[in-house]
Amino acid sequence: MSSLLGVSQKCQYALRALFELALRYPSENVTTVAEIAEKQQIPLRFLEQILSKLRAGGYIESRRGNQGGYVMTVSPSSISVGEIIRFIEGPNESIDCLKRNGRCPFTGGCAFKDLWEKAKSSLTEIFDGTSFQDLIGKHNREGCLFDYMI
Amino acid sequence: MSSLLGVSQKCQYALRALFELALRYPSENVTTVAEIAEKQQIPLRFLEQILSKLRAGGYIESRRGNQGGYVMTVSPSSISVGEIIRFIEGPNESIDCLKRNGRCPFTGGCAFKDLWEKAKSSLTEIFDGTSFQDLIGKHNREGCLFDYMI
DNA sequence: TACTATTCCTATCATTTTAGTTGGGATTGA
DNA sequence: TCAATCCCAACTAAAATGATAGGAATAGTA
Repeated sequence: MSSLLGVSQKCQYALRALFELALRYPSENVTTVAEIAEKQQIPLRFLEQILSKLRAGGYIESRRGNQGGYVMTVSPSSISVGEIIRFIEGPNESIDCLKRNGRCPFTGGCAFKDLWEKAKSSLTEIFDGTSFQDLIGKHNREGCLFDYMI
Repeated sequence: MSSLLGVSQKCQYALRALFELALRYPSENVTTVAEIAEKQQIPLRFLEQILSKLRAGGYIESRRGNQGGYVMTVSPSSISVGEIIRFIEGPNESIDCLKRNGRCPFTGGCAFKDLWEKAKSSLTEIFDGTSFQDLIGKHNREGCLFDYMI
C-alpha cells in the first residue's frame, strides 16, 4: 500500500463480500462462500477466513453443513463502510503523531499533527457516513446488472 | 500501514526533514544531514537516502564536502505536502477500483468506486492545500521552540 | 599536499505485512 | 451414508518497510 489511501486487499474483499450479502437482505436464504467468491472475484479459501471474521464480529451469520452459507442478519442501513474498515484493519496507526504516546520531534507539538488529524477525520466522516444501504442505492440507480436475480 | 491513512514512516521522515529545511528558508546556509537527523529524530543513514531523493526531485539542493549540507532553494509556499507525499510514495495505488485497468467485479461499474474517489479527492484537497509555509505559520502561531535559532 | 567532514551511490539485510494456500475436521441436509 | 458446506489452524511465498554498511567523490582547511 502506499498512495494516501491505505485499504488492504483483504479489506476490500471484506467490503465487497458484505455488499454482496447486503444485496440479498432481508432474504433469509443463505449464500455460499463459493457464490460470493465467484460474483466478487475473491479467492475462495481466503474469502472463507474473511467471512469467518465478519461472522465473529456479528455482521453476518452462518449456516453450516449441506445447503449452508452466509446471510446478513442486520440491516445494511445500520452498518457503515468505516465500521467494517476499522473492524478488518484493526487498530494499526501508521502516523507517528496520531499514536497514543506517539513521539513528536518538537516538545511544543508537531506541525503536522493537525494536518493528519484533519485528513483522518475527513476520511472517517466519508466512510462512516456511507452505509451498505447507500451503496446498494447507488448500485441500483446506476443500473448495474443483478445477474444473480436472473 | 494500515488504518485508512497510508503514509509510510519514510514519507513522514521526508516531510519532517523538508519542514526543518523550510524553517531556515531563505537562508543560503546549508544544514547537515546530522543536524536534521537530530532535530527531527530520524535515523541518519536512512535520512541520507531520503534527502538524496528529495534533491533528485529538485526540492532541495546540496553542497558536498567539508562544510557541506542541504538547503532549500524553492519557496516553502510553492511546495505542498501532497506533492511530496506523491513524490516519495510513488504511483502505487492500493485500491483496485482506482487502478488503471483495475478490475471491478461488476461490468456495469463498482458500487465502491465513487466512494474511493471521494475519499481520495478529499485527501488530495487537504494535502495539496497545505504548503510548507502553512506548516511554518502554524508552527509559529503555536509557539514552538526555535531552538536552532537560539 | 594531507586531512577531515561531508554528501553520494549501491548493495545488502532483517523484520513485518500481505495475500494467500493447504490440510483436515465438524456439521448438516438429503 | 454421503456430499456439500462452513470451521479452524498452521504454513508459506512474495513484497514492502525500515533500515544498515561500505566505500567513492567532493570540498574546505591547515
